[in-house]
Amino acid sequence: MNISLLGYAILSLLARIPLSGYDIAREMKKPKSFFFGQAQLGQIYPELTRLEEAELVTSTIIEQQGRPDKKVYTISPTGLRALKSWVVTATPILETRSEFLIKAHSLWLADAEQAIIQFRAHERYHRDNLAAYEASLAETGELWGDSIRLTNTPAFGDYLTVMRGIGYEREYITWLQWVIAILEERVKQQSLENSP
Amino acid sequence: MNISLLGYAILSLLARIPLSGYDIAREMKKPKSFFFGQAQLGQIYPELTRLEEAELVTSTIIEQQGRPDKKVYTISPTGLRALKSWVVTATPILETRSEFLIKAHSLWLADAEQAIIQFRAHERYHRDNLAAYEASLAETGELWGDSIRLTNTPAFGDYLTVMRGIGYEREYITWLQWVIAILEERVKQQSLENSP
DNA sequence: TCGCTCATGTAACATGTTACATGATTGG
DNA sequence: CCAATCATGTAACATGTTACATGAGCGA
Repeated sequence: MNISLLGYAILSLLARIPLSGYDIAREMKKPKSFFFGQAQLGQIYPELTRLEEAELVTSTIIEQQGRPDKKVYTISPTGLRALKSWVVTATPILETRSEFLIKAHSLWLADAEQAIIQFRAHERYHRDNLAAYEASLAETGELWGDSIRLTNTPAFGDYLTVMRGIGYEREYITWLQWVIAILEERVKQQSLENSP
Repeated sequence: MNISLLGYAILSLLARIPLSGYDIAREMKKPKSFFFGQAQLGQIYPELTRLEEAELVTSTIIEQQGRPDKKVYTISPTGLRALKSWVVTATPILETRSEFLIKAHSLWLADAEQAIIQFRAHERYHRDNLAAYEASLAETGELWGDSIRLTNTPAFGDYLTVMRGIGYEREYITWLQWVIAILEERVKQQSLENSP
């Protein structure tokens, strides 16, 4: 039985706390969970069924007042063992297709002013992301202080990935601003050419 | 007729120079083309057929000596128009699933020494990437100098994306080293606990 | 009352990967 | 001689997205 990446992603959440399919989707939608790539419910439910068939998770129906029943999944000892060994295996590197960078690569074909609009929109988005990650870091900082570096709790995992998110977004924003500056140069140059 | 992201990726290469399906795959495998995500030939050939049916590209069979014939595709005026308008459209943001970061997120479950091995391997890989991008930048620097900022040639697109690659890899390496330092702290702490 | 959140699930569709089929040339 | 590169294509399979089906409760 081979477990898909989504399967491991789900196991890694269930290793922290039992969750329903709906909970898992909500968890993956949080800004600080950027690296999960928000999976759709249409993929999560069948995957949970497969994980249960493989006896990596177990489920219990929980009745709720005023809300539909939920099926809460718990990781099994086998599931936890599988996850633990996977965590320290080699990671195949597969570069993913980036729509925005494919566009940047074709920016020699574009009007500079139109391109600036798209870059500014992108910058706004990444600034929002950065703010969310920084808020998340501040939260764990208050709770844990420096002791986070030595604890064996889920918060340590969050600390590592949130720091990666912050570094990533800062660097991305720097690059976006650098491109915008070049595009602005081009707009100036264009207006000089058109009115000599 | 709606064009897939791979379709646009192919058009963006053909806007620079005519290529065969095999050429396109080779082009996408180059380090500096990291953002294309290396598509497999099994996906490229059918996609080229679709692009040709939609009259966005045309093909010619080229006979070669000592090598199999190749089918070279050229972008059509319609294809170029489609590409140009796509380049300045809004980009939907979809965070992709990152296997390595999902592992980092579960690092609280792992043995620090085993984790260090994986992080070092990852660091090596990203160092190699960085070196390749830097070489690519040096090349365009020699050919173009500062004039690259104002040209409307494909080299401008390369300049933008390679700079992004360099920034990305540097930041990634910084983060990997930061994590390794924390993990080394943990190994020290562990040995203290085991021999008091 | 309309739309949103909660909650699970299936089906259709789009995209991406791996394997198979074919075959010549070149380099170790 | 064996493996790799060049070259195109199909088929099977895995993964991911969107739409559909169902239905209660809550707030504007």
